[in-house]
Amino acid sequence: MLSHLQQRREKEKAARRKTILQAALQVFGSQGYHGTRMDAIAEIAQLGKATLYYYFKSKDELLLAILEDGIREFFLLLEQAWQQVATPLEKLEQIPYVGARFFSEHPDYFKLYHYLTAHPTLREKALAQLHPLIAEKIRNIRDLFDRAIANGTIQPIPAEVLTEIFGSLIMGMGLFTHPPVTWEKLETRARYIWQIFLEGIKNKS
Amino acid sequence: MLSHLQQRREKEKAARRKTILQAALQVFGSQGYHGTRMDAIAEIAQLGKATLYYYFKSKDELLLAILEDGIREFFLLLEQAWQQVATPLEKLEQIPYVGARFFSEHPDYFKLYHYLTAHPTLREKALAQLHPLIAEKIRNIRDLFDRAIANGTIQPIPAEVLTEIFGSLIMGMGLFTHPPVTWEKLETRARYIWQIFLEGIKNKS
Amino acid sequence: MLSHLQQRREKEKAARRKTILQAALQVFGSQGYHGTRMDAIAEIAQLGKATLYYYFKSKDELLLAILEDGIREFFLLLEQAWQQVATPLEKLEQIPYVGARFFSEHPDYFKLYHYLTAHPTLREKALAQLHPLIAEKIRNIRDLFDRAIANGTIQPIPAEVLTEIFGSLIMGMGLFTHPPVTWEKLETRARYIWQIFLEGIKNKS
Amino acid sequence: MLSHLQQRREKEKAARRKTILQAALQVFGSQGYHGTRMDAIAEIAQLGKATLYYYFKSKDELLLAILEDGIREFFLLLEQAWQQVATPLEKLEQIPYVGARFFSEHPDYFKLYHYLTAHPTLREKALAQLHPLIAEKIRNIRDLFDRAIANGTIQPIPAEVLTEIFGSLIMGMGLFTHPPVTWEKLETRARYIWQIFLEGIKNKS
DNA sequence: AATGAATGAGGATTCATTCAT
DNA sequence: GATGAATGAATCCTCATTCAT
Repeated sequence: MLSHLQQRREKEKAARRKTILQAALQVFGSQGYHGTRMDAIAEIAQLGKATLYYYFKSKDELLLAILEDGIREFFLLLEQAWQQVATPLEKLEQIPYVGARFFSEHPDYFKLYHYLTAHPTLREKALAQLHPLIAEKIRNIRDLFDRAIANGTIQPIPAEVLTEIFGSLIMGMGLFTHPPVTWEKLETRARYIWQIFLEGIKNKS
Repeated sequence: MLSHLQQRREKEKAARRKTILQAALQVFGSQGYHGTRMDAIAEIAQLGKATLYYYFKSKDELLLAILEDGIREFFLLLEQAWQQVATPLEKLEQIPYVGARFFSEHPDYFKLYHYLTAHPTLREKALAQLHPLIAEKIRNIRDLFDRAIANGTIQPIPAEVLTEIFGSLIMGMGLFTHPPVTWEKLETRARYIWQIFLEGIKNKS
Repeated sequence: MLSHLQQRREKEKAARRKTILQAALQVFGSQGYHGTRMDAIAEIAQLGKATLYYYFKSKDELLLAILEDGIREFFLLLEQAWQQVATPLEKLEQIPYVGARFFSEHPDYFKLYHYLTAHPTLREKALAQLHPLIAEKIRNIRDLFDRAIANGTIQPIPAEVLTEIFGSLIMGMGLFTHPPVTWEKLETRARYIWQIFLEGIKNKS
Repeated sequence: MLSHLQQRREKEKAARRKTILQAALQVFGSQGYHGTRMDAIAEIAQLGKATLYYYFKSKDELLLAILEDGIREFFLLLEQAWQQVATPLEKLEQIPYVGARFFSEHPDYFKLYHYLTAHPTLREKALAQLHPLIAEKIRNIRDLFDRAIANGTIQPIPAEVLTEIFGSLIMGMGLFTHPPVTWEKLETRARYIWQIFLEGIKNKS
């Protein structure tokens, strides 16, 4: 059992950790990973630079922690949305909307994700650590496609391919949306994505 | 009029330039922009480091030159494909195929492009220089959508949106294709992309 | 007069101090002074890092305390050995043996001593603090040489020089002994040192 | 065959290398390895800090290069001295004198050597690189003892032990000489060392 | 035209030490 | 008396870029 002191400490530590993560996301997002200096993060977090290292082993680790948090939050939102609906297609439909919402709230996460994609060394590291987290979620989505194929609502296109194509539509919101990026624009985009994609894959027979 | 000597010199210079670009693409592709040191490029090109600066003003310029080359080649391939077909939809159909072919031949170009997207500072510079090159092409594609809408073959979805969505499907080939990336896989992907997208947007009335 | 409680506390405090000194010696010995982090000492001592600072003002002080302890112990052993014998030469003879024994038991002390010798900044500090402790002992040894010269048993070589030369023979056990360093080897070394040194300085007339 | 340009460059490079080594030795000697900042060396050498890294891979490498140079020079002096004399004992006799001369000219080398002795991590690295250089020389010296034993001029004490003891007498000049260290004092010390050591080991039968 | 050599500007990381509890 | 948390100061090393030849 933890003493009151210990409890308070844990809470404060978690809060401080969050502070750092937010400051870091802000700078990473606007300056890119390599353009970000630890000094800048420390300053925004109003902490000593060494404190960052007390909470995170390195700049890399900090980035990874941010990404992990983001991924967790995205899928948490998705799970919540999924609880309101039942069929595979309805669940798939949630994805672009949750994506739009997440992106409008945390545009930096997308940038960071793409940054990784293009930075092989970081990417290796990140994938090794984040993959376990992502892999299962992706598998779940692929299963939704499989079930929709099985119950005849969509055409028998390999679920793997559908997942990849759908994924690029979602992530594309972060890459190919002409600025300024507003919630309205994103919501419209989500609607069109689903409309086109659904029409494109559904079974007409 | 140039003398023979001058002609030879020009040719050699162009060849050397190409050598450097190839070496740079190789390293940029495997290490990312920031992971690439000019030393590494010079070594692969078998040239002195200072020589790189004789041909390119800076590391940025080198990257930009590579991207510009890639973009030119991509749209050259596209123009050639377009000469074989007539209708807007047929022309749009070429895009995923040309994309697949280009990506299978130069996978690194996509990564570099994404790198840019995620790196704010570079992005500014790149857009300023590459945008004139790309903007017109993008406009051409948007026009194809507009014409297809006008002649009633596809639904009246804003061409802007269609272009962005189509773009993310094409670029997604480079991002969300499960390795190993083979030509077969890419061709299949292109076919599915077009099948789904076309079915999703075409006018059924 | 101290109460029982106070007595116990003092004892515990002394024990804790000893724990820290031992942990520190262990790390200093294997990693060198600069290779040693206070964290490492705290971990081995199973104490919080800040606790070290409750007992010792600084890393330097800790090192100095260790050295002081070592020096005290060495000369304590030497005094004990000296109580068994009477003449100056017999007393000098004890030195290599006590040295061998001390080194076989605490090999790290020698290394630390040399470390100091070679590190100008620390050296200043250490000499200022340790010199009073050592100087008298060294003087005693030099006096032994003087007395041996006076009573005609050894040649009239300046005692200062003899002390320095003898000193390097003793300290050399810690520096120039081919590993593995065993007690047997050290004892043999001590015997040879004395044999050669004595034969080299004794008066033959 | 090298062009004039290449020859000049090589010469200049060697000179610059020497400049750096001298500057480094000066600072290492007065501040100790850990007390030395690369900045300080660069400043004394009147070169940019990065230039040091153009010539030496790291601070460690620089230290090692210095030690290697010192060792080479010491043994070069010794070889020269050995060419003037013939018997093993005469050759051994040269060692303290060469040592005294070397130490009076380059007192810092000794300090650095002792520094290493006490810094396990550096030491490992240094020994791995320097040992090949030293080992043969030490073996030569041990052989001199063996030959002197074989021809009956000194007592049959194991050459290994003699080498170690003699070594500590030599290195002790650098450690246990009361400042100020003058050439006179060192020469006297060398004479006494040889006198005592020779008298202590020579065969009287 | 080509390049070996030189470097300034910069940035991540470490660690002894302090302080509030 | 004990310590978890916080940090300032320090320093090695990297790398794009320049310049003399």
